[in-house]
Amino acid sequence: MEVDPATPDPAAQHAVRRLLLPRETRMVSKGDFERAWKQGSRARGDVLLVIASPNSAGCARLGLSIGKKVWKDAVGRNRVRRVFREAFRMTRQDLPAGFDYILVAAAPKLKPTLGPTSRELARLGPKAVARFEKKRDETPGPQ
RNA sequence: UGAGGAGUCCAGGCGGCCGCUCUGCUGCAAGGCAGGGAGGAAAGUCCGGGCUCCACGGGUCAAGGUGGUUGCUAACGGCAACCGAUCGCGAGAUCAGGGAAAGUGCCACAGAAAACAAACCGCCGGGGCCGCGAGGCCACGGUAAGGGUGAAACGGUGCGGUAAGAGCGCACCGCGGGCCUGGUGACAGGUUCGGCAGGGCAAACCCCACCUGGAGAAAGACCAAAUAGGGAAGGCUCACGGCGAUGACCCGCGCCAUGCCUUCCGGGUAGGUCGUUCGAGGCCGGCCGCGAGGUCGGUCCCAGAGAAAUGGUCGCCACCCCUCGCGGGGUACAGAACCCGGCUUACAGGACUCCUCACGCC
RNA sequence: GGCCCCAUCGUCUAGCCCGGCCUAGGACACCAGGUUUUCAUCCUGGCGACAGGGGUUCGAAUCCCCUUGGGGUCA
Repeated sequence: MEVDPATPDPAAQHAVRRLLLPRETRMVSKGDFERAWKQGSRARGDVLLVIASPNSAGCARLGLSIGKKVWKDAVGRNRVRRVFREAFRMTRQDLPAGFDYILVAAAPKLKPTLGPTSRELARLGPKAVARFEKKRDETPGPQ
Protein backbone atom coordinates (compact mmCIF):
# COMPACT_ATOMS: atom_id res chain seq x y z
CA MET A 1 0.00 0.00 0.00
CA GLU A 2 3.03 2.30 -0.23
CA VAL A 3 3.07 5.10 -2.73
CA ASP A 4 5.43 4.13 -5.50
CA PRO A 5 7.58 7.13 -6.44
CA ALA A 6 8.54 5.43 -9.68
CA THR A 7 4.96 5.60 -10.89
CA PRO A 8 4.57 9.14 -12.20
CA ASP A 9 1.40 11.09 -12.08
CA PRO A 10 -0.14 10.88 -15.55
CA ALA A 11 -1.25 14.46 -15.42
CA ALA A 12 2.14 15.60 -14.23
CA GLN A 13 3.79 14.24 -17.36
CA HIS A 14 2.53 17.10 -19.44
CA ALA A 15 5.15 19.47 -20.72
CA VAL A 16 3.06 22.36 -19.50
CA ARG A 17 1.69 21.72 -16.03
CA ARG A 18 -1.92 22.43 -16.80
CA LEU A 19 -4.70 21.38 -14.53
CA LEU A 20 -6.03 18.35 -16.33
CA LEU A 21 -8.39 15.73 -15.01
CA PRO A 22 -7.99 12.63 -17.13
CA ARG A 23 -9.74 9.38 -16.58
CA GLU A 24 -6.88 7.82 -14.61
CA THR A 25 -7.46 10.33 -11.83
CA ARG A 26 -10.99 9.20 -11.15
CA MET A 27 -12.18 6.28 -9.09
CA VAL A 28 -13.77 3.78 -11.35
CA SER A 29 -14.35 0.44 -9.76
CA LYS A 30 -16.95 -0.54 -7.25
CA GLY A 31 -14.33 -2.25 -5.09
CA ASP A 32 -12.35 0.95 -4.63
CA PHE A 33 -15.42 2.72 -3.36
CA GLU A 34 -16.34 -0.02 -0.94
CA ARG A 35 -12.81 -0.13 0.48
CA ALA A 36 -12.76 3.63 0.91
CA TRP A 37 -16.12 3.75 2.66
CA LYS A 38 -15.00 0.94 4.94
CA GLN A 39 -11.39 1.90 5.77
CA GLY A 40 -10.98 5.55 4.77
CA SER A 41 -10.50 8.42 7.16
CA ARG A 42 -12.86 11.36 7.11
CA ALA A 43 -12.68 15.10 7.48
CA ARG A 44 -15.74 17.28 7.56
CA GLY A 45 -16.22 20.93 6.68
CA ASP A 46 -19.08 23.29 5.87
CA VAL A 47 -19.68 22.08 2.32
CA LEU A 48 -17.55 18.94 2.07
CA LEU A 49 -17.08 15.58 3.69
CA VAL A 50 -13.75 14.15 2.45
CA ILE A 51 -13.01 10.46 2.74
CA ALA A 52 -9.38 9.54 2.07
CA SER A 53 -8.12 6.05 1.36
CA PRO A 54 -4.77 4.93 -0.08
CA ASN A 55 -4.65 3.49 -3.58
CA SER A 56 -2.07 1.79 -5.77
CA ALA A 57 -2.43 4.18 -8.69
CA GLY A 58 0.22 6.57 -7.44
CA CYS A 59 -1.85 9.65 -7.92
CA ALA A 60 -4.74 11.44 -6.27
CA ARG A 61 -8.03 10.09 -7.52
CA LEU A 62 -11.51 11.56 -7.30
CA GLY A 63 -14.72 9.87 -6.29
CA LEU A 64 -18.05 11.64 -6.06
CA SER A 65 -21.06 10.60 -4.02
CA ILE A 66 -24.03 12.91 -4.32
CA GLY A 67 -27.09 11.24 -2.87
CA LYS A 68 -30.71 12.03 -3.38
CA LYS A 69 -30.83 13.63 0.05
CA VAL A 70 -28.76 16.55 -1.22
CA TRP A 71 -31.13 17.51 -4.00
CA LYS A 72 -34.20 15.67 -5.10
CA ASP A 73 -33.91 16.66 -8.73
CA ALA A 74 -31.11 15.68 -11.05
CA VAL A 75 -30.29 19.26 -12.01
CA GLY A 76 -29.41 20.20 -8.45
CA ARG A 77 -27.27 17.11 -7.99
CA ASN A 78 -25.45 17.73 -11.25
CA ARG A 79 -24.66 21.26 -10.14
CA VAL A 80 -23.11 20.05 -6.88
CA ARG A 81 -21.19 17.29 -8.66
CA ARG A 82 -19.72 19.64 -11.26
CA VAL A 83 -18.58 22.19 -8.74
CA PHE A 84 -16.93 19.45 -6.70
CA ARG A 85 -15.26 18.09 -9.81
CA GLU A 86 -13.94 21.49 -10.81
CA ALA A 87 -12.67 22.15 -7.30
CA PHE A 88 -10.82 18.84 -7.37
CA ARG A 89 -9.31 19.71 -10.73
CA MET A 90 -7.98 23.02 -9.48
CA THR A 91 -6.70 21.60 -6.19
CA ARG A 92 -5.41 18.17 -7.19
CA GLN A 93 -1.75 19.15 -7.55
CA ASP A 94 -1.66 20.27 -3.92
CA LEU A 95 -3.19 17.11 -2.46
CA PRO A 96 -1.09 14.19 -1.22
CA ALA A 97 -0.70 11.67 -4.05
CA GLY A 98 -1.51 7.99 -3.77
CA PHE A 99 -4.87 8.50 -2.15
CA ASP A 100 -8.49 8.24 -3.23
CA TYR A 101 -10.70 11.11 -2.18
CA ILE A 102 -14.45 10.66 -2.02
CA LEU A 103 -16.27 13.98 -1.86
CA VAL A 104 -19.66 13.98 -0.19
CA ALA A 105 -21.95 16.95 0.20
CA ALA A 106 -21.95 18.02 3.82
CA ALA A 107 -25.53 19.29 3.95
CA PRO A 108 -28.80 18.91 2.05
CA LYS A 109 -29.97 21.70 -0.28
CA LEU A 110 -26.32 22.68 -0.77
CA LYS A 111 -25.51 25.39 -3.32
CA PRO A 112 -21.71 25.30 -3.51
CA THR A 113 -19.51 27.89 -5.22
CA LEU A 114 -16.10 27.17 -6.63
CA GLY A 115 -13.83 29.33 -4.46
CA PRO A 116 -14.85 28.24 -0.96
CA THR A 117 -15.17 24.64 -2.09
CA SER A 118 -11.62 24.61 -3.46
CA ARG A 119 -10.21 26.17 -0.33
CA GLU A 120 -12.03 23.70 1.87
CA LEU A 121 -10.85 20.77 -0.23
CA ALA A 122 -7.24 21.96 0.01
CA ARG A 123 -7.61 22.10 3.79
CA LEU A 124 -9.58 18.89 4.38
CA GLY A 125 -7.71 16.62 1.94
CA PRO A 126 -4.35 16.66 3.77
CA LYS A 127 -6.22 16.55 7.07
CA ALA A 128 -7.95 13.30 6.16
CA VAL A 129 -4.69 11.80 4.91
CA ALA A 130 -2.95 12.79 8.15
CA ARG A 131 -5.67 11.11 10.13
CA PHE A 132 -5.21 7.95 8.11
CA GLU A 133 -1.44 7.93 8.67
CA LYS A 134 -1.98 8.39 12.39
CA LYS A 135 -4.48 5.56 12.55
CA ARG A 136 -2.15 3.27 10.62
CA ASP A 137 0.75 4.04 12.95
CA GLU A 138 -1.31 3.35 16.06
CA THR A 139 -2.68 0.01 14.84
CA PRO A 140 -0.03 -1.62 12.70
CA GLY A 141 -2.01 -4.28 10.91
CA PRO A 142 -0.51 -7.25 9.07
CA GLN A 143 -0.64 -5.32 5.74
C1' U B 1 -59.73 50.77 -29.20
C1' G B 2 -61.20 47.15 -25.65
C1' A B 3 -62.60 42.16 -24.30
C1' G B 4 -62.06 37.19 -25.83
C1' G B 5 -61.38 32.23 -28.78
C1' A B 6 -58.27 28.65 -31.58
C1' G B 7 -53.52 27.09 -33.30
C1' U B 8 -48.15 27.00 -34.28
C1' C B 9 -43.28 28.17 -32.57
C1' C B 10 -38.91 29.92 -29.42
C1' A B 11 -36.73 28.46 -24.61
C1' G B 12 -31.57 34.46 -24.14
C1' G B 13 -27.35 35.67 -27.84
C1' C B 14 -21.94 36.59 -28.90
C1' G B 15 -16.83 36.25 -27.46
C1' G B 16 -12.11 35.10 -24.35
C1' C B 17 -9.53 31.59 -21.00
C1' C B 18 -9.36 26.66 -18.41
C1' G B 19 -11.51 21.52 -18.63
C1' C B 20 -14.51 16.58 -19.91
C1' U B 21 -16.29 12.99 -23.57
C1' C B 22 -17.05 10.68 -28.56
C1' U B 23 -15.69 10.23 -33.82
C1' G B 24 -12.13 11.03 -37.79
C1' C B 25 -7.07 12.20 -39.34
C1' U B 26 -1.98 12.31 -37.86
C1' G B 27 2.22 10.69 -34.67
C1' C B 28 7.05 5.39 -32.40
C1' A B 29 5.05 7.69 -28.17
C1' A B 30 3.61 11.81 -25.15
C1' G B 31 0.32 14.28 -27.77
C1' G B 32 -1.67 17.50 -31.74
C1' C B 33 -5.55 19.09 -35.32
C1' A B 34 -10.75 19.11 -37.11
C1' G B 35 -15.82 18.14 -36.06
C1' G B 36 -20.12 16.59 -32.72
C1' G B 37 -21.93 16.92 -27.56
C1' A B 38 -29.32 17.31 -23.27
C1' G B 39 -35.20 18.38 -23.79
C1' G B 40 -40.01 20.18 -25.26
C1' A B 41 -41.15 18.04 -21.87
C1' A B 42 -35.02 14.19 -21.63
C1' A B 43 -40.10 13.83 -16.27
C1' G B 44 -44.47 10.62 -14.65
C1' U B 45 -44.23 5.41 -16.54
C1' C B 46 -50.39 5.97 -18.36
C1' C B 47 -50.86 3.39 -23.40
C1' G B 48 -48.92 1.57 -28.21
C1' G B 49 -44.87 -0.53 -31.20
C1' G B 50 -39.70 -1.96 -32.65
C1' C B 51 -35.83 -5.13 -30.49
C1' U B 52 -34.27 -9.49 -27.22
C1' C B 53 -35.13 -14.02 -24.51
C1' C B 54 -38.82 -17.73 -22.84
C1' A B 55 -43.30 -20.39 -24.43
C1' C B 56 -45.10 -21.63 -29.38
C1' G B 57 -50.01 -28.33 -31.77
C1' G B 58 -55.20 -27.76 -30.75
C1' G B 59 -59.58 -26.83 -27.79
C1' U B 60 -62.52 -24.85 -23.65
C1' C B 61 -62.86 -21.30 -19.86
C1' A B 62 -60.97 -17.27 -17.41
C1' A B 63 -58.49 -12.36 -16.64
C1' G B 64 -57.76 -7.47 -18.42
C1' G B 65 -58.68 -3.45 -21.76
C1' U B 66 -61.43 -0.42 -25.38
C1' G B 67 -66.58 1.69 -26.57
C1' G B 68 -70.57 7.50 -31.77
C1' U B 69 -69.02 7.00 -37.24
C1' U B 70 -65.46 7.09 -41.11
C1' G B 71 -60.47 7.52 -41.74
C1' C B 72 -54.87 8.04 -40.55
C1' U B 73 -51.02 4.85 -38.65
C1' A B 74 -46.11 -0.09 -37.68
C1' A B 75 -49.64 0.14 -33.65
C1' C B 76 -52.57 2.63 -29.99
C1' G B 77 -56.61 3.93 -24.92
C1' G B 78 -53.44 8.58 -29.92
C1' C B 79 -54.71 11.97 -33.93
C1' A B 80 -58.04 14.12 -37.96
C1' A B 81 -62.73 15.12 -40.11
C1' C B 82 -67.74 14.44 -39.37
C1' C B 83 -72.35 13.11 -36.20
C1' G B 84 -74.98 13.65 -31.48
C1' A B 85 -75.66 15.82 -26.42
C1' U B 86 -74.50 19.90 -23.06
C1' C B 87 -72.45 24.99 -22.28
C1' G B 88 -71.45 29.96 -24.52
C1' C B 89 -74.49 36.23 -27.78
C1' G B 90 -70.36 34.39 -30.72
C1' A B 91 -65.44 32.64 -32.40
C1' G B 92 -65.59 28.04 -29.98
C1' A B 93 -65.31 24.51 -25.60
C1' U B 94 -66.42 19.81 -23.01
C1' C B 95 -68.04 14.61 -23.26
C1' A B 96 -65.42 6.43 -20.84
C1' G B 97 -70.82 9.06 -26.24
C1' G B 98 -72.88 0.76 -27.20
C1' G B 99 -77.04 -2.03 -24.48
C1' A B 100 -81.67 -0.60 -18.81
C1' A B 101 -88.52 -3.98 -23.69
C1' A B 102 -81.75 -10.75 -21.60
C1' G B 103 -81.31 -11.24 -16.39
C1' U B 104 -79.65 -9.92 -11.20
C1' G B 105 -78.87 -6.01 -7.74
C1' C B 106 -79.23 -0.96 -5.45
C1' C B 107 -82.08 3.69 -4.87
C1' A B 108 -80.41 6.01 2.38
C1' C B 109 -83.60 10.06 4.75
C1' A B 110 -88.28 11.99 3.58
C1' G B 111 -92.75 10.39 1.44
C1' A B 112 -99.21 7.25 0.79
C1' A B 113 -96.19 5.14 -2.86
C1' A B 114 -89.15 4.32 -5.40
C1' A B 115 -91.28 0.58 -9.93
C1' C B 116 -96.09 -6.32 -11.76
C1' A B 117 -98.22 -0.52 -9.70
C1' A B 118 -100.74 1.68 -5.97
C1' A B 119 -103.72 6.23 -3.35
C1' C B 120 -102.10 9.93 2.39
C1' C B 121 -104.45 14.78 2.35
C1' G B 122 -107.85 15.84 -1.35
C1' C B 123 -111.81 16.40 -5.52
C1' C B 124 -116.60 14.24 -7.26
C1' G B 125 -121.19 11.03 -7.28
C1' G B 126 -125.39 8.87 -5.33
C1' G B 127 -126.73 6.36 -0.38
C1' G B 128 -127.19 6.15 5.17
C1' C B 129 -126.93 8.78 9.98
C1' C B 130 -126.68 13.50 12.91
C1' G B 131 -127.94 18.79 12.84
C1' C B 132 -133.30 24.10 12.50
C1' G B 133 -129.31 25.40 9.28
C1' A B 134 -124.36 26.23 7.35
C1' G B 135 -122.47 21.66 7.45
C1' G B 136 -120.35 17.18 9.78
C1' C B 137 -119.63 11.75 10.13
C1' C B 138 -119.77 6.65 7.94
C1' A B 139 -119.11 2.90 4.30
C1' C B 140 -119.16 2.17 -1.25
C1' G B 141 -117.73 3.82 -6.02
C1' G B 142 -115.18 7.25 -9.63
C1' U B 143 -110.57 10.15 -10.24
C1' A B 144 -105.19 11.42 -10.20
C1' A B 145 -106.22 17.88 -11.87
C1' G B 146 -104.28 20.13 -7.00
C1' G B 147 -101.25 19.72 -2.00
C1' G B 148 -97.03 17.80 0.36
C1' U B 149 -91.87 14.56 0.20
C1' G B 150 -87.75 13.75 -2.65
C1' A B 151 -82.20 13.87 -6.79
C1' A B 152 -86.10 11.29 -9.21
C1' A B 153 -93.32 10.12 -8.74
C1' C B 154 -96.06 6.15 -15.50
C1' G B 155 -95.04 12.76 -21.28
C1' G B 156 -95.34 18.94 -21.11
C1' U B 157 -98.44 23.47 -22.16
C1' G B 158 -103.15 25.27 -23.69
C1' C B 159 -108.23 24.58 -25.22
C1' G B 160 -112.38 21.51 -25.28
C1' G B 161 -114.72 17.99 -22.35
C1' U B 162 -116.75 16.09 -17.51
C1' A B 163 -120.29 14.98 -11.57
C1' A B 164 -115.02 15.53 -10.73
C1' G B 165 -111.31 14.10 -13.84
C1' A B 166 -108.20 11.55 -17.28
C1' G B 167 -104.58 11.47 -24.49
C1' C B 168 -110.98 11.02 -23.24
C1' G B 169 -110.70 14.49 -27.87
C1' C B 170 -107.86 18.45 -30.45
C1' A B 171 -103.42 21.88 -31.49
C1' C B 172 -98.19 22.55 -30.74
C1' C B 173 -93.79 20.38 -28.57
C1' G B 174 -91.50 15.78 -26.96
C1' C B 175 -91.45 10.25 -27.73
C1' G B 176 -91.81 5.32 -30.29
C1' G B 177 -92.68 2.21 -34.88
C1' G B 178 -93.03 1.85 -40.37
C1' C B 179 -91.87 3.92 -45.14
C1' C B 180 -89.33 7.43 -48.50
C1' U B 181 -85.08 10.63 -49.61
C1' G B 182 -79.79 12.07 -48.79
C1' G B 183 -75.16 10.12 -46.79
C1' U B 184 -69.77 4.73 -47.10
C1' G B 185 -71.53 5.58 -42.05
C1' A B 186 -72.78 7.75 -37.19
C1' C B 187 -77.11 10.35 -38.49
C1' A B 188 -80.33 14.04 -40.69
C1' G B 189 -84.79 15.65 -43.32
C1' G B 190 -89.72 14.40 -44.84
C1' U B 191 -94.14 11.55 -44.44
C1' U B 192 -97.43 8.31 -42.03
C1' C B 193 -99.17 5.47 -37.98
C1' G B 194 -99.49 5.06 -32.63
C1' G B 195 -102.30 8.23 -27.74
C1' C B 196 -97.38 7.12 -24.78
C1' A B 197 -95.15 1.87 -24.74
C1' G B 198 -94.30 2.61 -18.35
C1' G B 199 -87.77 6.20 -13.67
C1' G B 200 -82.45 6.29 -12.66
C1' C B 201 -77.63 3.81 -11.81
C1' A B 202 -73.91 -0.34 -16.30
C1' A B 203 -66.60 4.68 -13.91
C1' A B 204 -72.79 -1.95 -9.81
C1' C B 205 -72.63 -7.30 -11.47
C1' C B 206 -73.51 -8.09 -16.41
C1' C B 207 -74.72 -8.57 -22.06
C1' C B 208 -72.81 -7.31 -27.06
C1' A B 209 -68.72 -6.05 -30.47
C1' C B 210 -63.49 -5.69 -30.97
C1' C B 211 -58.35 -6.31 -28.98
C1' U B 212 -54.47 -8.81 -25.87
C1' G B 213 -49.05 -15.19 -24.96
C1' G B 214 -45.23 -13.90 -20.87
C1' A B 215 -41.31 -10.99 -19.41
C1' G B 216 -38.27 -6.88 -20.00
C1' A B 217 -31.79 -3.84 -21.97
C1' A B 218 -30.45 -5.32 -14.64
C1' A B 219 -33.67 -8.29 -21.84
C1' G B 220 -29.90 -10.99 -24.14
C1' A B 221 -25.00 -12.61 -26.73
C1' C B 222 -19.67 -13.30 -26.28
C1' C B 223 -14.53 -13.30 -23.89
C1' A B 224 -12.80 -14.76 -19.29
C1' A B 225 -8.58 -14.32 -13.89
C1' A B 226 -8.49 -16.23 -8.76
C1' U B 227 -11.04 -20.01 -6.00
C1' A B 228 -13.90 -24.39 -5.73
C1' G B 229 -14.31 -28.82 -7.62
C1' G B 230 -17.90 -30.96 -10.86
C1' G B 231 -20.89 -31.38 -15.06
C1' A B 232 -22.95 -33.22 -19.80
C1' A B 233 -24.44 -37.02 -23.48
C1' G B 234 -25.72 -42.13 -24.83
C1' G B 235 -27.16 -47.27 -23.55
C1' C B 236 -29.25 -50.92 -20.07
C1' U B 237 -32.36 -51.72 -15.55
C1' C B 238 -37.82 -50.15 -14.00
C1' A B 239 -43.21 -48.90 -12.84
C1' C B 240 -47.29 -47.54 -9.63
C1' G B 241 -46.73 -43.23 -11.28
C1' G B 242 -44.40 -38.60 -10.98
C1' C B 243 -42.66 -34.17 -13.32
C1' G B 244 -42.79 -30.09 -17.23
C1' A B 245 -44.74 -25.94 -20.52
C1' U B 246 -44.86 -17.75 -18.43
C1' G B 247 -53.35 -17.35 -16.56
C1' A B 248 -56.11 -22.33 -15.55
C1' C B 249 -57.79 -27.05 -17.32
C1' C B 250 -58.23 -31.07 -21.04
C1' C B 251 -56.47 -33.87 -25.32
C1' G B 252 -52.03 -34.57 -27.55
C1' C B 253 -46.56 -34.11 -26.57
C1' G B 254 -41.88 -34.37 -23.97
C1' C B 255 -38.79 -36.01 -19.71
C1' C B 256 -37.38 -39.74 -15.75
C1' A B 257 -35.91 -42.06 -9.59
C1' U B 258 -31.92 -45.80 -8.33
C1' G B 259 -27.72 -48.67 -9.91
C1' C B 260 -24.11 -50.07 -13.70
C1' C B 261 -21.22 -49.25 -18.29
C1' U B 262 -19.12 -46.09 -22.24
C1' U B 263 -17.68 -41.34 -24.22
C1' C B 264 -16.75 -36.12 -23.78
C1' C B 265 -15.20 -31.23 -21.29
C1' G B 266 -17.84 -27.81 -19.83
C1' G B 267 -20.37 -24.32 -16.46
C1' G B 268 -19.36 -19.70 -14.38
C1' U B 269 -18.14 -15.12 -10.25
C1' A B 270 -14.90 -10.30 -10.22
C1' G B 271 -13.84 -7.79 -14.62
C1' G B 272 -14.26 -6.72 -19.93
C1' U B 273 -16.59 -6.52 -25.10
C1' C B 274 -21.08 -6.30 -27.89
C1' G B 275 -26.29 -5.04 -27.75
C1' U B 276 -25.72 0.98 -28.31
C1' U B 277 -27.18 4.36 -31.95
C1' C B 278 -28.69 5.30 -39.61
C1' G B 279 -33.66 5.81 -37.42
C1' A B 280 -41.56 4.13 -38.76
C1' G B 281 -34.66 9.83 -38.79
C1' G B 282 -33.98 15.58 -39.54
C1' C B 283 -34.30 19.61 -43.21
C1' C B 284 -35.87 21.68 -48.19
C1' G B 285 -39.06 21.31 -52.36
C1' G B 286 -42.96 19.06 -55.82
C1' C B 287 -47.60 16.29 -56.13
C1' C B 288 -52.26 13.90 -53.75
C1' G B 289 -55.80 14.65 -49.52
C1' C B 290 -60.77 19.36 -46.09
C1' G B 291 -57.44 17.13 -42.48
C1' A B 292 -54.57 13.52 -39.54
C1' G B 293 -51.33 11.99 -43.25
C1' G B 294 -49.28 9.74 -47.82
C1' U B 295 -45.79 9.76 -51.82
C1' C B 296 -41.59 11.31 -54.92
C1' G B 297 -36.91 13.93 -55.46
C1' G B 298 -32.74 16.33 -53.25
C1' U B 299 -29.70 16.94 -49.03
C1' C B 300 -27.51 15.97 -44.01
C1' C B 301 -25.16 12.40 -40.29
C1' C B 302 -27.21 15.38 -35.90
C1' A B 303 -25.22 12.98 -27.90
C1' G B 304 -23.61 8.04 -26.90
C1' A B 305 -21.71 8.23 -21.02
C1' G B 306 -20.79 3.86 -17.87
C1' A B 307 -19.39 5.76 -9.53
C1' A B 308 -21.71 7.86 -15.34
C1' A B 309 -19.08 13.50 -20.26
C1' U B 310 -22.25 17.57 -22.18
C1' G B 311 -18.90 21.88 -17.51
C1' G B 312 -16.40 26.17 -14.81
C1' U B 313 -15.16 31.30 -14.96
C1' C B 314 -15.00 36.36 -16.97
C1' G B 315 -16.82 40.31 -20.28
C1' C B 316 -20.51 42.73 -23.65
C1' C B 317 -25.53 42.94 -25.32
C1' A B 318 -31.11 41.68 -24.92
C1' C B 319 -35.56 41.27 -21.63
C1' C B 320 -37.91 41.93 -16.65
C1' C B 321 -38.04 44.04 -11.48
C1' C B 322 -36.48 47.81 -7.62
C1' U B 323 -34.58 52.95 -7.68
C1' C B 324 -35.01 60.35 -8.82
C1' G B 325 -30.34 58.67 -10.15
C1' C B 326 -25.60 56.17 -9.41
C1' G B 327 -26.39 51.28 -9.16
C1' G B 328 -28.28 46.47 -7.63
C1' G B 329 -30.95 41.96 -8.51
C1' G B 330 -33.28 38.38 -11.64
C1' U B 331 -33.97 35.31 -16.68
C1' A B 332 -38.71 29.45 -16.03
C1' C B 333 -39.74 24.03 -15.74
C1' A B 334 -36.04 21.06 -15.74
C1' G B 335 -30.59 16.72 -17.09
C1' A B 336 -30.29 11.55 -22.11
C1' A B 337 -29.09 5.87 -19.98
C1' C B 338 -31.94 0.68 -25.97
C1' C B 339 -34.99 3.38 -29.54
C1' C B 340 -39.52 5.38 -31.58
C1' G B 341 -45.24 7.17 -31.87
C1' G B 342 -48.65 9.33 -28.34
C1' C B 343 -50.93 10.84 -23.64
C1' U B 344 -50.42 13.29 -18.96
C1' U B 345 -48.01 16.58 -15.68
C1' A B 346 -44.37 21.08 -14.73
C1' C B 347 -43.02 25.80 -17.01
C1' A B 348 -40.24 32.94 -16.51
C1' G B 349 -40.98 35.43 -20.62
C1' G B 350 -41.82 36.15 -25.75
C1' A B 351 -43.03 35.79 -31.33
C1' C B 352 -46.49 34.80 -35.31
C1' U B 353 -51.18 33.40 -37.91
C1' C B 354 -56.48 33.03 -38.18
C1' C B 355 -61.18 34.15 -35.99
C1' U B 356 -65.40 36.29 -32.63
C1' C B 357 -68.02 40.11 -29.84
C1' A B 358 -68.75 45.31 -28.17
C1' C B 359 -68.02 50.52 -29.02
C1' G B 360 -66.33 54.61 -32.14
C1' C B 361 -65.05 56.74 -37.05
C1' C B 362 -65.15 56.60 -42.57
C1' G C 1 -33.41 2.01 -15.72
C1' G C 2 -37.64 -1.51 -15.11
C1' C C 3 -41.54 -3.79 -12.21
C1' C C 4 -44.94 -3.78 -7.88
C1' C C 5 -47.46 -1.98 -3.46
C1' C C 6 -49.26 1.72 0.23
C1' A C 7 -51.56 6.44 2.12
C1' U C 8 -57.75 7.30 7.50
C1' C C 9 -57.00 11.42 14.57
C1' G C 10 -50.24 12.61 17.67
C1' U C 11 -49.34 6.71 16.98
C1' C C 12 -51.46 1.70 15.64
C1' U C 13 -55.63 0.48 13.10
C1' A C 14 -61.57 -0.75 11.59
C1' G C 15 -64.72 0.80 7.62
C1' C C 16 -63.40 0.42 1.03
C1' C C 17 -64.38 -5.62 -2.36
C1' C C 18 -70.78 -4.82 -2.35
C1' G C 19 -71.52 3.89 -2.31
C1' G C 20 -76.23 6.31 1.98
C1' C C 21 -77.54 3.92 8.71
C1' C C 22 -70.31 8.08 8.77
C1' U C 23 -71.55 14.09 12.39
C1' A C 24 -65.95 8.02 10.16
C1' G C 25 -65.62 3.46 15.09
C1' G C 26 -61.79 1.36 18.59
C1' A C 27 -57.05 1.15 21.42
C1' C C 28 -52.85 3.90 23.33
C1' A C 29 -51.49 9.01 24.06
C1' C C 30 -53.12 14.21 25.47
C1' C C 31 -56.50 17.72 28.31
C1' A C 32 -60.26 18.54 32.14
C1' G C 33 -63.37 16.62 36.31
C1' G C 34 -64.19 12.70 40.04
C1' U C 35 -62.20 8.70 43.43
C1' U C 36 -57.37 8.72 46.86
C1' U C 37 -53.79 12.09 52.33
C1' U C 38 -50.71 12.00 47.54
C1' C C 39 -49.21 9.11 43.12
C1' A C 40 -50.56 4.99 40.17
C1' U C 41 -54.95 2.26 38.90
C1' C C 42 -60.09 3.06 37.94
C1' C C 43 -64.70 6.09 36.32
C1' U C 44 -66.89 10.23 33.32
C1' G C 45 -66.35 13.83 29.59
C1' G C 46 -63.50 16.40 25.82
C1' C C 47 -59.79 17.35 21.82
C1' G C 48 -58.47 15.00 17.35
C1' A C 49 -58.11 12.14 10.70
C1' C C 50 -60.35 10.13 5.11
C1' A C 51 -52.72 12.91 1.13
C1' G C 52 -54.27 16.80 -2.96
C1' G C 53 -57.23 17.92 -7.50
C1' G C 54 -60.90 16.53 -11.12
C1' G C 55 -64.87 13.10 -12.86
C1' U C 56 -69.26 9.33 -12.47
C1' U C 57 -73.64 9.49 -9.22
C1' C C 58 -79.27 12.43 -6.22
C1' G C 59 -75.16 11.18 -2.91
C1' A C 60 -67.87 9.23 -2.75
C1' A C 61 -63.34 7.57 2.80
C1' U C 62 -65.46 3.77 -0.66
C1' C C 63 -65.91 3.59 -7.98
C1' C C 64 -62.64 5.92 -12.21
C1' C C 65 -58.53 9.34 -13.84
C1' C C 66 -54.35 12.61 -12.74
C1' U C 67 -50.81 14.54 -9.21
C1' U C 68 -47.92 14.33 -4.64
C1' G C 69 -45.44 11.69 -0.82
C1' G C 70 -43.58 7.05 1.24
C1' G C 71 -41.96 1.82 0.68
C1' G C 72 -40.47 -2.89 -1.58
C1' U C 73 -37.97 -5.67 -5.41
C1' C C 74 -34.60 -6.95 -9.71
C1' A C 75 -27.20 -6.67 -10.66
